[in-house]
This record gives sequence, C-alpha cells and structure tokens, in this order.
Amino acid sequence: MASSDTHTRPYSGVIFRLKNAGLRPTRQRIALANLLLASDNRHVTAEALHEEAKNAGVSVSLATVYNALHQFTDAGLMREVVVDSGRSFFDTNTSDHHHFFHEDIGRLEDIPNDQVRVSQLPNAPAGTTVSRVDVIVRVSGLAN
Amino acid sequence: MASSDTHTRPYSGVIFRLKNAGLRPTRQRIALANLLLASDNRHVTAEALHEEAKNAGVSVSLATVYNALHQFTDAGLMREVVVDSGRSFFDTNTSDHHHFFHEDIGRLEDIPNDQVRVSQLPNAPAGTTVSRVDVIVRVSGLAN
DNA sequence: TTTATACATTAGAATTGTTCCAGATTATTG
DNA sequence: CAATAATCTGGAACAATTCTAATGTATAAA
Repeated sequence: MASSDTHTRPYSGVIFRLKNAGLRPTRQRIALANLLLASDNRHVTAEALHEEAKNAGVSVSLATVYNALHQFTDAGLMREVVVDSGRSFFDTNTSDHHHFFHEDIGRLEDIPNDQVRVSQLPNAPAGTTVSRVDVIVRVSGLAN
Repeated sequence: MASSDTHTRPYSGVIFRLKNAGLRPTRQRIALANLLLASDNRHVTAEALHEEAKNAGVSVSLATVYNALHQFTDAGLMREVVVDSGRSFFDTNTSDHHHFFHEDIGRLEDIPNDQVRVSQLPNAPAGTTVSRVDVIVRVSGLAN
C-alpha cells in the first residue's frame, strides 16, 4: 500500500482529502497530512509533529502546525485527545475507540475497538447531549 | 472572619485529617481544607479555589493553593482529573467513579457510581499495570 | 498567462496555567 | 521562650498554546 502508491501519485490522495475538507492544499498542509494521515494510528503532539516535519526536511512553523492540527480535527480527519494536563494529543484514528495512556513515558496508544465494552451509560444531564465518551486506561511501567 | 463556628470546634475534623496525612495544619491548609473537604462532591481548579478563598476572606497565595491541592491529592484526600487541555480539576470524591464534562461551560460533574458499567477491559500492555480507568462523558448544551 | 484577492504562513510577542525560587513566616519540639 | 524544620509568599521562570501583523501563495476571473 503505502510505498507502492508513493511514487505514482504521491500526494494526490492527501490533496483530495484536503480539498474535500475545504482546505487549500498548501505545501505545509500537504506535508503534514502526508506525515500524519498515511497511518490511522498516530498520536502526536504539536511540538512532536513540528520536530518530525523538521527532521523530514519540511520547513513549517510551529504556528502552522497548530493551525493544521486544528483544521484537520475540525474537518474530521483527526481527533484531539486530552489525557495529560498541559498538552494535547492528536489522533489520526477517527473511528470509535479508546486509549491507553502510559503515564511514565507520556505515550498514548489505541485500544483495539472490541476490547472495551461500556455496557451502561447514564443519561445526559437535562438540556445536554453526549458528544463523546472517552475511556482512558492509565497504565504505568512495573518497574516504578 | 468566619463568625460563629470559629470558637467551638469548627476545624477539628479537618485538622485531624491533615495531621493524619502528615501535613501540618497551617492556617492556609485548614482554610482550604474547610472549603473543599466538607463536601465529597467538589471539582475545583486551582485558580477557582484561589478566588474562592479570597472571597471567603482567606488570604492564600496561588502557589500555596497549588501546593495544597497536590499535597491533598498525594495524601489521597482528593484526586486530580484531566479533561481539558490547559488546566486540571481536583475532585474531592476519592471513591471509584466517573465524570460528565460539560464542554461548553467547562464544568465537571460526578456520574453516580452505578450508572456506568465498563464490562470489558483490555489487558494492560506487557510490562505495565493499570493505575486507573477514567470514563469521561463529554456533553454539551442542546442550544449550540 | 496575468492579476486581484482571499486565504495561509510566519516569527515573534502575548497569554495562560503551572512550577520554581529565595527569603520571610510559622508550627512544633524541647 | 528558642531552635529548627516545615511552610508560605510574590514574583520570576516555564511550557504549551494562541495571537498578530507583515509577507507569501493558491485560485478564479479576465
């Protein structure tokens, strides 16, 4: 998959997805989308993605990384997960699923869809509707 | 000051709890504990508690509020809940339970214990143990 | 194509929530 | 009370994020 498409129509999928989301396919957005949206399994912070882009030889400002992450999220291409005060993770998996959070290394990991079952939920408080249910399983290394 | 209780034994329960937790019952800790630990249903941010103390006529620095919240949490008198990037909530309910988070007003609310059932959980990743499972039901007002 | 324009990007400043610090204060113990 | 160890304090420092105003770029229209 990944590698065989890459030379034929390297950016076309991403360009299409961006346009489709109403986002101009700029150099920066294309590069970031290529880093991110190839996998549906990535969990990045803005700082980390900025670093990654730099290492990949792509010059993007941090502000643009933030903008892009929010735009991708608003467009439904990613979602934001908050587990740790003081920073946000952005997850390329937009399907219904939950997370492990490794407290000691600050890493987020998907829990396979069928491995969590929430069999009872409360009614939403009067006047509200549920926008999402997050289950976060916090784990830490044995050797602590 | 806080008028009529002040001479009977207004603070004794709190003083006992603080001592018990290995914390000196200072004026500041006693005041904060009285604001917080009377109810097992409070969800405060440091800033909000600081404000509340000020309004109650108690002079405490913000740094002390942070210190106290962390000390109370470490001592098991409260727990910290992260739902919103950029700030932490501290919850006076230390029993096993979950939360509603009202996204539009930034308020946290306990979900009664028996109203959430997580009937299946994954195994913790190799080399780790589960330290906590958080279920956060994010809700927002209908009128948005 | 060129051009006009609306949209994007940028670097750095500003903001926010939190932690750190060094000096002043206070609870405790003898 | 005095000694001491813990605590408190205001402000500086910090990290993550957002804002801003100047500059650059994709796009649609001519």
